[in-house]
Formats: sequence, structure tokens, C-alpha cells
Amino acid sequence: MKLGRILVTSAWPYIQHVLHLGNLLPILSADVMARYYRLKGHDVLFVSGSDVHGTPIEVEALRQGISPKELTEKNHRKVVDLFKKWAISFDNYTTTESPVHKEFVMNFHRKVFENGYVFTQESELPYCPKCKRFLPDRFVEGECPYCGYKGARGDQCEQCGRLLDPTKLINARCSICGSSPIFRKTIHWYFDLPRFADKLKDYIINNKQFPDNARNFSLKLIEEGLKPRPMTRDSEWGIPAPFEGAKGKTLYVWFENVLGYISATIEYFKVHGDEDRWKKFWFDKDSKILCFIGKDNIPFHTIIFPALLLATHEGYNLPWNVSTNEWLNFGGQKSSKSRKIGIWIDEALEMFPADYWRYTLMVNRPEASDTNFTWKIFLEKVNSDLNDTLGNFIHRTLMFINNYYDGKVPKPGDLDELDKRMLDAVKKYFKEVDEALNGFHIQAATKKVIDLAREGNRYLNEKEPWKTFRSNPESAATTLYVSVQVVKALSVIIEPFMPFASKEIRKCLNLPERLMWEDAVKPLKEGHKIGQAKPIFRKINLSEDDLQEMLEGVRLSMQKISFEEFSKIDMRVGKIINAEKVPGSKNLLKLTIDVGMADPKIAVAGIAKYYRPEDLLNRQIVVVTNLEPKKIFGIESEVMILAAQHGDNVVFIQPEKQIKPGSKVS
RNA sequence: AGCGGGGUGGGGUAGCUAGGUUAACCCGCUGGGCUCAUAACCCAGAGAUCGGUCGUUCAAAUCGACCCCCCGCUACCA
Repeated sequence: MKLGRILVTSAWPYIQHVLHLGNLLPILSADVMARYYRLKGHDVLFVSGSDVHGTPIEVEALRQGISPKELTEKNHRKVVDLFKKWAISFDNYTTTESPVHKEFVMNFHRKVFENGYVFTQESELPYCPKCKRFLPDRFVEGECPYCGYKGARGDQCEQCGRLLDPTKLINARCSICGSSPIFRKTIHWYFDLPRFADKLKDYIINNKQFPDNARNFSLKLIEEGLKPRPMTRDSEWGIPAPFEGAKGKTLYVWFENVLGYISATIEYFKVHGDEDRWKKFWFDKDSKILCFIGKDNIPFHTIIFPALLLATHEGYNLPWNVSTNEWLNFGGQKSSKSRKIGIWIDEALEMFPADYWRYTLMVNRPEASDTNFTWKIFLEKVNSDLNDTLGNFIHRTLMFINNYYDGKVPKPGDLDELDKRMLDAVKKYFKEVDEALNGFHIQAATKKVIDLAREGNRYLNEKEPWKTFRSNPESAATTLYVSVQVVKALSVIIEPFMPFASKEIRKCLNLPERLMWEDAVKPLKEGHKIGQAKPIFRKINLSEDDLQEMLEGVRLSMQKISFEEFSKIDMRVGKIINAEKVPGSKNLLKLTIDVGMADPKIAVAGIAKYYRPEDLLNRQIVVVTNLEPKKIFGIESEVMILAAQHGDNVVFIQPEKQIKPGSKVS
């Protein structure tokens, strides 16, 4: 591909919650490609933003007792901060609440209206009198008329899979408040989608780089016949529908969030000067629009968005490619916040560096079909690929130069067959990664990076410079000269995937932070002084169970409680004044504890396996005094002692010095 | 129910649109080598007749038909 202008976009995450790793896939894929294109020297702009409107967000805000604006601003800030930590190289990450976006969207739809692609139609839709709102189909629940399942939703019964509509449900109720919805007449504005069927078909057929999943699915939809789509909603949280008589209606999110690709471009150049330059991206025919999405977004990007652009008659560029990923499952199941399945992008970074995740996600990127995330795979990728193969190759090369050549790239002698083969391999892999990325085969490209390191390891083993250093110094010098060229190439070609590691390696090589793609194959000169070698990756010496436990720990520690909530827990120092086994139980001790009150308190604690009663007498410990009492083995336990547990080991918490029983712990 | 995608050695994937050498790669396993390096690296080997059946063809994992299984979508859910 010759140098050009490319707008890279990723689907706008709906920020009802923080995203999980699956949600991150399109964003991460877009980042890899944006970084790659920048390295190649293209004129790149990478934009996205938070999708903040719509009913699910209103409902979530209601649940949390805050306004949709507060909820989405809170989540947006959180997500912006996280994307930074994930090294997502957005040029502009904005939101659908941005004034630029709102204004652009309203003007855009006025245009579409003026061009005659919008009409109104009245319909009867479910309305909850108590919540005073119209309900999207999925927010109506009731009994399935076919299988009798009680929790069926107005769009579909999850039990029998049949498509429903809210009028069919028996005993329908509002899933927000539980009262019975009524059906109320309302008017909505519709987009006349069928009029674009032929143009869309041509567009999709002629865009050869569309992946199969997006193309086939879209063509099928067109063949089956497009239907007009309602553009408006009876909802307050959204962008006002800019049509006459549409007071109180907002635009359906899918008719505004995709336009964010344009408004975010406009906003970027507004902020950075050069206000008209956004038009280069959206109207110049040599500019490319490249969208990354998950497979659920296909029709919105291959049909609705292009149709909207066509409806303006203004000659917008349509998406050049819509690179679509399949799903990432967790242990075979879909991510689910409520069922605690999956890993969230904030938790992940509390566990391991971003590059570990970036690599694992890209090398396992679901392209042909859904893939599965398991700890086993994660361990394999990090330990075997990153640490043993890539990290170790770099380290052994740099250590050798540090230790044997005073940290200077040695002067090579004549190249033998193996040397030439190695240098050719660098060029070969460099080219293959290039080709793979150009074809959006990110998974394959990621694998090839490790393959190059593997080639490097093989080369070192065959050349054995640790032997030839004495027997044939010229050969050893050549070997290390060649090896360090491989390291340099790696430092460049891993950058799109692992920007942090790339930077680390550059530092070890004493190279500038910024290099271009082509620099990968430009040799380091002899005599170049490199820096100190240090391991780039660390092995994870944990079992799958350990990792799961770690995740759960991280998850707990991230569930922040307010100081007020914490203050409700009354913890005090107690002194054990009596301890005896609970008759009939294996692991229970009955402890009598002085907590500084008139009467001592009783605690029933499961520590008999770890402590003998006589060892506990007069020991000071920490107890929670205001937990609700609980009967255990017929004994009322009034307080709880604090203990730490790791696997099969349990120890209680003891003050570091003696202190008066009843002293408050905080 | 319809549609889309998938079913490849023990695990994970590629190949399959343009059918043709010993079905590729990673992990794991077995045996060996090396010691520069993060107990890492390298070599060799065992292991799949490519979901099933039928068909097209000189030749099929790759094309066609039917069947079974998994995932997703079916647009007023983002």
C-alpha cells in the first residue's frame, strides 16, 4: 500500500459498565493497526469515544441512584484513564455527549430529512405508567406463550429461543419496576433504508477487503429485504431528534453513535487547529476509513452507516473496511458481569502488565471463529512465547555483548551460510508481518514476531559463540553482530503489539524511542554502545488455580467501599481468657474473649486444626464486635476473630505490642 | 425456525475463496544436545486418514448434497 491517509476507528464502547477483555478486542485491534500505519509513515488519525445514550444506561443510572450524565461521566473518566494504561493510542477519544457531536448529528439528520429519506409512522408500543417511560422490548418481561418460561423477555424467550414481541407475553411486566405496562400510541420518525439496497449491495460486493463474516452477513440481509428503521425513541437521555414536531423524542443511538466517527474527526481538528482538515479524511477519495468492530455490530457498519452517509448526497467516503472480530469467551462461556464470568480491563492491569494481555489477546484474536480465554492459554503465551522465546533470546544476545564485547556491537567478519540465512530471515519475517497486517491478519502477524525470535534462538545454538569466542573470535563476533540485528528488528516490529516492551528493548539497545517501520532492517553499526541488558518479561510461576484466586482477590480489593461503610465495622483488640474445643466438632474452638466490656464475649472460630486451646490463653487478637450474632454448633458466636489464610495455612492477627483490651482498631 | 460462522493429532490454532509433494505451527509428551541466557535454548521422535455419510474428480481437509454438534445473529438491545 502506498502512503496515504487513513482514519482508524474502533466501535464506541457502550459504557454502562467498564469494559471486559472481549469488549477491548476491536479497540486493541484498531490500536495495533493505527500504530503500524503510523510506523509506516501514513497520515493516521485514530478516533473513538464512549457511547453514552440510550435506555440501558438510563436504567443502570436509576439503579445506582444517579443521573445518566453522572454515571456516564464517571465511567468515561475511568475508561479514558484505563485506555491510557493499556497504551491505546487514540488521537481523540470523546463521547456522544460532546457538543461537537451533538451539533454535527443534528445538522446531519436535518440534511437526511431534507433529502426526503425520513417519514413518520404511528405505532403502539409498551409503556410503563409507573416509570413514565416507553419500554424497549427487552425491558418487558413475562411468561413465554410457547414454553411457559416465566422470565421471557419481550424480544426473545431465552428458554425456547423463540422470537417474541411484548404483546405476546403473558402477565407482561416492566423489568425496571415490575408493574404492568400498557400499550400506548406514539409517533416515530423512520429512515427509508430500502431505497439504498442496490447501492449498498454494490458497495459491499466491491469492497474486496471486507472479511467474509461481515460481507456474507450483510449481503444476506439485503437479499432478504431491508426495512425502514425507526430513528427516534421516546426517551430523554439522548440527542434531540431535529425534526419538526419531534419534541421529546431523541435519536436512537445507532443513528448517532456511528456518526461519532465523523464528529470525533471534526473535534480533533478543531482542538488542534486546521479546522477544515477533517474533510480530507471524509471526502478525499484517496483517504481510507477503517473500522474495527465486534460481530454484533456488522449491520450498523455495513448497512445503516453507509446508507446514512449516502443519504446526505454530500459524497462522504464510506468505510473502506470493516474488520470484524468474533467473540472471546471465558472458559467456554460468554462474559457476564452478574455471573462473574470474564475479566475486566481494570482487573487485568492490576494483575499483569498491559503487554502481557495485549499479546495474549492479539495472538488469540478470534478471527475465524470464537476463541476461548483460559488461564492455561494465558500462561502458555506469557511464559513460553514472551518469556522463554522472545525475552530470553533478547537477553542472551545482549548479555553476551555486555559481557564479552564490553557492550559494543562487535565488528563482523565474513558472513557464512548461517549468518546470511539469519539476516535473510529477518527480512523475510519483516515482510511477512507487513503482509499479514495489511491483510488484517493480526493473529498471524503476532505469531510471526515470536517465530523470528525462535529463529534467533536456533541461530545462536547453531553458531555457539560461547565456544567460538575462543576457537574462532571472528566467527563469534559475526554471530553477535547478526544476533543484535535481529534484536533491533524485533524492537520495531513488536511495537504495534507490545509498545511497552518495544520501548524497553530500545532502551537496552540505546536506540531512540521513535523509529520507523523500515528502520527494523537497517543494521546497527559496529561499535554502537548498547545499554545494560535486563529481562523484558517475567515468568508467571503460578498455577491456573492461583491465577483465578488472584483475580478474585483483585476483584474484591477493587470493590471500593466508602469510609462511612468501613467505619461501620467495629474492630477491637480482644484478649482470650478461655479457649476450649467445641464438643463434636473437628475444627471449632469456643473462645471467651475480653473486649473491654463488662462481660466477655464468645467467639466460635474454625481454627482447631491450627491452634491448640492451651496455646491461645491470654493471647491478644483482633475481633469484629458488631457482626450479627450467629449460632454455630448450638453456641451463639457474638464476635468474630480476624485471621489470615493462605491455602491450608491459617494464622490469626495479633497486636504487635500489648495494648488494653477493647482498644479500637481502625 | 431461518441465516451466518465453526467442528483439523492430548490442548490451542492455521490451511480450506484459486482441490495435487510426507496435513503446518505453538503448547504438552518421549529421547538426545548445549550451557551464552530468565531451570531458559536447540535437535530428533511418537501422536490426527482433517465432525459423519454419500457424491464430483486421475486426485478432496479443501468442491457439492444430506445429517449431527458448538457459537453467534435475526435489526424497536448498542
